[in-house]
Amino acid sequence: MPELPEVETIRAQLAPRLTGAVVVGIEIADPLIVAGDDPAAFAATVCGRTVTEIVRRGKYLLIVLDSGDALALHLRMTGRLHWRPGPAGPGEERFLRATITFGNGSTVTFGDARRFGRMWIIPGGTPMEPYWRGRVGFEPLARDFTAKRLARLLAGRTASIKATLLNQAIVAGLGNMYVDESLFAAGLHPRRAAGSLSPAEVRRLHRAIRDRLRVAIDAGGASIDTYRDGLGRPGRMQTLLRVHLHEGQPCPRCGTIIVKDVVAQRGTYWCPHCQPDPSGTVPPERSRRPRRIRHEVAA
DNA sequence: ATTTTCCCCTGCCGGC
DNA sequence: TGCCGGCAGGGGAAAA
Repeated sequence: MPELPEVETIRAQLAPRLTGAVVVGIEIADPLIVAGDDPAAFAATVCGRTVTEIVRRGKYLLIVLDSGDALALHLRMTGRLHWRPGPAGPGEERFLRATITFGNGSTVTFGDARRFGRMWIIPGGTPMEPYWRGRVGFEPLARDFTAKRLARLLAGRTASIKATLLNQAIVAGLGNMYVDESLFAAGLHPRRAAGSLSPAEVRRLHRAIRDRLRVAIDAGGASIDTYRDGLGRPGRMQTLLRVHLHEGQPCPRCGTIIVKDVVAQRGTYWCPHCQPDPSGTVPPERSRRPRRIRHEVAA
């Protein structure tokens, strides 16, 4: 799943290839992928504009245009962006949702098996701080994300540290995989209450988050499932994961068998020895919610 | 205000 | 071999 390092990898690859390029066409193969109810207006807004820069915010990518508008997109679970020097051949993108064509003949395809990904327009002049507020919090790799800042963000919270770090409004860009990896690197049990961390533990977590994200960016992201980078290639971070998806395998630090359980509604992996379960832990979730039966009434 | 639950989607996998 | 239930999970709305 694309998280901050994966989106950043794509951004860094697209930026030099698209900056200065003119959008000459956009083909929406699946209208669901365009947020809102007017894919044609979306396409019209983008066509003819020149790309001025590409910005990442959390897991969002913004292709900024010379009109001031930005083409915003989110890959969610299975979305992919693939730049090619020419058109994508038939069948090259298995779950093609949209194709953007540029003046130099290069293309970017938006593929998405699960159809959770979205594109939309952020109008020029939109004040971005209010736009993100309440939805996308601190950039974990930015200068203003200090250990002290993280401590303030966690203080008083009763939810698990796993749920808290998954909350994009608090820290932006962490997903299930990098939360697991960061908590392991910090030696923190995922069910610890976020507000129960000592100052030393917060400092360890702060360092762990930044370290794991930087390593993952250097590795070009993790291709554990469908992720490919902006050039269609897999990343290398999947070989550097220490606990995520490692259920039943020995901990790389102590050899204890890695366990998996559900925390914050997510499959969560940790080392029971390196990430001890002291008091201050939120109770384990009860059994899975029963599947709701939906009754359809004939129209 | 914070925290939890539900829903959206569909490819894939394990079980029978 | 083929069918089928269940799982995966980011984010946003709704509920608690």
